[in-house]
Amino acid sequence: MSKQALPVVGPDPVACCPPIAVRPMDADQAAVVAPMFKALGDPVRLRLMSMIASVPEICVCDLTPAFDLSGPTISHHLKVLREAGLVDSERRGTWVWYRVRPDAFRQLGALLEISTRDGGA
Amino acid sequence: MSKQALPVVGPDPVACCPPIAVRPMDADQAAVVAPMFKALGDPVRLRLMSMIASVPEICVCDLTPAFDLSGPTISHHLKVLREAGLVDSERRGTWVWYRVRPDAFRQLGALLEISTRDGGA
DNA sequence: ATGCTGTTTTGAAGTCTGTCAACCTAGAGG
DNA sequence: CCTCTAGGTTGACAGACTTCAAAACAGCAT
Repeated sequence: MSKQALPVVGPDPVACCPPIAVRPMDADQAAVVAPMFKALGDPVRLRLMSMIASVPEICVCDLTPAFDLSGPTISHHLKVLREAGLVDSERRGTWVWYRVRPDAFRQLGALLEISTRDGGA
Repeated sequence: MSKQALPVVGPDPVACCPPIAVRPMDADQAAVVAPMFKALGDPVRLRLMSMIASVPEICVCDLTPAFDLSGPTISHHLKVLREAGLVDSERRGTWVWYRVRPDAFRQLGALLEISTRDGGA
């Protein structure tokens, strides 16, 4: 029963996207996935993503002091991560908490899985 | 003995970089890795990377016709992938062949591995 | 040598990105 | 109501990115 109805909230990572080393990616799929990689393509955002992914959730007030950047700049980078679908945010009282979106994260990981095509290349 | 002297051609993917969901990434590491993600953050380059990674090696002459872009533009994108350390190129006679760099590819995959920290978040 | 084909480099135009200052909004607490 | 703090939004600017045309380079074949 539990296998019959998969919890497909978004597209299933693997079913939708075999690793890029297995089959050439078509233009449509690339247009969807590239923005996710792009979001991770900035050192600040990569660190933000890592800080968020390393804990169940984290407050912006704990993210900002880790950088020599203004609040608006951090806010901007968080927005990019949010719009790429990599993280979610939720206001609880005074503070805003960020959380990784595991499905998106898994999808990216699946795309970079090494091909089992051979043992050499 | 075999464990004592690791074949460290480049930095060992896993030893150097635990998944970003395990431990926050420091600024130095982010500065090294972000350009790789950035290189994959363009739809054209993502497709190029996928085409290259799907086969042992591939000629530029087989890459260019897959896009509605000029030769120089494709060449530029290939250069970005090359300088990010994701692919290698080799001229053989008239044509230039591109090949994925498995170590870099593995490193990126390892970074996106899902944390085994828990089953919930 | 001369030409032909495949690939890269150079130069330039237009667009996008990262950053901050200034301002605005949401909630807590008088 | 007002004030204070935490975050986000807007506007602006310097620098980077994508793209192409033109030129340069590399190798094969007359």
